[in-house]
Amino acid sequence: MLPLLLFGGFRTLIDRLHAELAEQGHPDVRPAYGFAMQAIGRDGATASELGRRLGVSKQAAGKTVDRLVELGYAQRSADATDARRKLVRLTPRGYDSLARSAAVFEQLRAEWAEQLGADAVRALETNLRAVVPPTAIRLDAASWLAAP
Amino acid sequence: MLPLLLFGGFRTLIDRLHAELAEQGHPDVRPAYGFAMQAIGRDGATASELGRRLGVSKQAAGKTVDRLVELGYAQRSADATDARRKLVRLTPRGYDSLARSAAVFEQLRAEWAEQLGADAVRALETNLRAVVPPTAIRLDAASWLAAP
DNA sequence: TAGAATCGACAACGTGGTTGACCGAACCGT
DNA sequence: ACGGTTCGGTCAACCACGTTGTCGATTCTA
Repeated sequence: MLPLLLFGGFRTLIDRLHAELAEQGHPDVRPAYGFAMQAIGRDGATASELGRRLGVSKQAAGKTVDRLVELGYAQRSADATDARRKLVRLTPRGYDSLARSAAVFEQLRAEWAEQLGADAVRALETNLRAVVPPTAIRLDAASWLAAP
Repeated sequence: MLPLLLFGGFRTLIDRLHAELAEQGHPDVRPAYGFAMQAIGRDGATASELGRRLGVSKQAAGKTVDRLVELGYAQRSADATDARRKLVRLTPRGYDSLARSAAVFEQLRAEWAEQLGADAVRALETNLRAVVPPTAIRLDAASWLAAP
């Protein structure tokens, strides 16, 4: 039961996030894209670096970047000092979805705090932090379940 | 951060479960198979019913049953009173993996209780139960993330 | 400067899903 | 009793997100 509750909590938050995002002009952001954009961040990253951050292969990261570029959330640009590298950076649209995601998460957390009490939410976080190894707090959610 | 913590908790439990199962003679049980076997349960189920329980199509459920049969965790048997139906039932090996899973989860929960206090774990459960809609507590974890 | 490491891309594949189509069996209203 | 609808299982084609292996081009380094 406990694992299902944890997953249910995660799922609830992510579902509500994407419902909100869809209403706010980002209907085609999927969880995997959100994680990837989070990992690209303000400074951008190469596909290889992105793969390392997400815990997936550079090829998989490259494919995700392809999708982000198709959807207009990211763009590739050549690196002036290294002809091999192509820096991936978020477009304004990408930044927008990231900012909205942060706002929605903040609001969802506030809702939980209202319902359970601020202390309870804080306790939830500190307890989970205590029991979850930091290596398990990663952004490769999508890949992990289907892993061979 | 909260969603990542929740997912991290889920992930930690599932990872440790499968590590234990692998050591106890079930190296090829994957999360999706475990969910499916849980849904089949003591009484068995048809592929269609299994699909409804897991929230996936009957075709997908059928494929999962194929795998379970290949691996020796389930078997199909004709229904005497309905020539369309093929009842899927767990083999002794399937029951064994289910029983071991329950034991491991129980032990993991005890570990958390030892580390956080029994009250904290209970609070975690009741708080999550309060904030997670029952419809989100389902066994279709694997499908949901990659959903179109 | 030669050899090793890194980057991005291509190809083939695996896994867990989806739709659509189909057939045979069961159910049900007339 | 029978004809239409529903239901169960299977086949086929496809998609999303991963994997390994390979490769050419570039950069790093001993």
